Amino acid sequence: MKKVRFAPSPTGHLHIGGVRTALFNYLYAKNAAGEFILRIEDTDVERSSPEMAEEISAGLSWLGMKWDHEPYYQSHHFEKYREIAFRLLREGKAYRCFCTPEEIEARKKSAPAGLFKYDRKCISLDAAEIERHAAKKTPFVIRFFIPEGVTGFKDRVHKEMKINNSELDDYVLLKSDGSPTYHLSVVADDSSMGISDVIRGDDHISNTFKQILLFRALALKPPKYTHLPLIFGADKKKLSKRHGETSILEFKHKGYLPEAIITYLSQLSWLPGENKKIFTMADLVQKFNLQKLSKNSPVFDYEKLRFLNSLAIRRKPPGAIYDILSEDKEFAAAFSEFAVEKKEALIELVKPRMKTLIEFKEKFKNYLSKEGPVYRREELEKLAPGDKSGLRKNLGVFLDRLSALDSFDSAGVEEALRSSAEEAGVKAAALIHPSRFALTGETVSPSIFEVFAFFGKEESIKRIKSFIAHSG
RNA sequence: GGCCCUAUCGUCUAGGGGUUAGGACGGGUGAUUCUCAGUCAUCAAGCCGGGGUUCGAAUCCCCGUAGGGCUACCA
Repeated sequence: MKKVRFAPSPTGHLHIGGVRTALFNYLYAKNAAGEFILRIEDTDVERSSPEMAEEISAGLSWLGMKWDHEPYYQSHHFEKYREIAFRLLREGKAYRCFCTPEEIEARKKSAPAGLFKYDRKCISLDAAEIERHAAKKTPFVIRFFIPEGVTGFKDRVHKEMKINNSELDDYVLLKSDGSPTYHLSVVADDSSMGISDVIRGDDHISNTFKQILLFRALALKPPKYTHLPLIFGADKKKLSKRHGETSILEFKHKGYLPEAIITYLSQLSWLPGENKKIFTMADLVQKFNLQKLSKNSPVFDYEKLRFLNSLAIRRKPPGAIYDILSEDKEFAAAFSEFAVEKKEALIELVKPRMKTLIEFKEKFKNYLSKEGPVYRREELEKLAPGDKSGLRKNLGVFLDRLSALDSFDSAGVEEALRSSAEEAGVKAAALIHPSRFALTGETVSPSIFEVFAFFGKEESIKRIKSFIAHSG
């Protein structure tokens, strides 16, 4: 059975790049009817926080990635890692190192720039010396002994990879505080959990060699590796904060829908086959495979995400959108006096032109406030420069016809407006645009006749009167 | 610096020896219309450079160049 893990470190927000890694793991596992494990890599006691672990779970759930079993916390298994480190020590595949970080730093400085490798100063300490350190309780780390030779592995996207072991450092397995380093815990767990495939970012390629060597020293079989190209920002640098929002929760708060995000992310280094389309998680699971991964780093394109988000919004029922908007308590409270049907009608009316969910909130402010919209003077001047008396007169004619209307639907209003324009001797546009502004406070809107129908007779007339009063 | 990875329109990508190098986002133009969005039509835009191999290279090989990653008692 295929078994994969998403293994974030809870030291920061769940990053969009991490989400893409999680997604590919999830799709691969589920496509093969396998398991997707959430493993929290909290071996760095200093920097890990339970809140971040919580946020990671929340983010994955929000996007619809359900992990199998309980999340696995590495911090609960320190004893296992220690045992492995000491076993390696006994077998002569690792050694105690008493060098302090400061000493190493100093030696690094005196070495030619960038050329320092751990110099194996502690590799051949004799028993007496170790005894002396033990008596003094000198802190020590356990370093892995890198043997000579060449290490290689077959990567699903990069094919054959290999490196000369002389490039590698005798890296630390167990820190002086007794906690494991990343390499130790990752190898121990990938093995004991029975992980069949490791799918992670490109930045782990060089780590892979170190880990393969550890698997070998432990006489364990490494998993299959797939290294995904890193996502870049517009400047072709690793995607980070300064490129815009990167934490998954920020995307949520900015009004992006999960289906837009997973569709977009699935297209970074892989393509579901069709463009211009929203894919559900089930669609992606069904289509996904690791064979067609691209090797180059994609640039994160916020514009494309917005486009996909608009598609996702358009296909979502108004009730579902309303439910999401209402998760914002402040928003829900602000419009609680309006009937749900009214609010859903508004969502239906404006949703074809929404790119994110927060834009709905703007519309609510203008369309559903009791006081009516705020008429911005400079917008009004653009609409009808100079003297407004003619405008007021024409709107007056229109108002009379509206008041007399029996069926206040979009066809009826249109008929009333066009005949009013004729009567006043102006083009229909001379009434349409001011009406739009009067009703919504905006110069763009859905079809004005539908907007009238949405407001209904009473509110429409009220808003036009209010506008006339404000236009003086 | 060392090691490693990558290279098709601005962006995501298809194409893997013979193609008018295809699609999508974004951009331009036109149509629809009451504005905007949408929709439809249409246009511009690309094989990093140089050497090979070959009848023929975007495609295979080499060398440059550019970008990126790693180089922790972080993961």
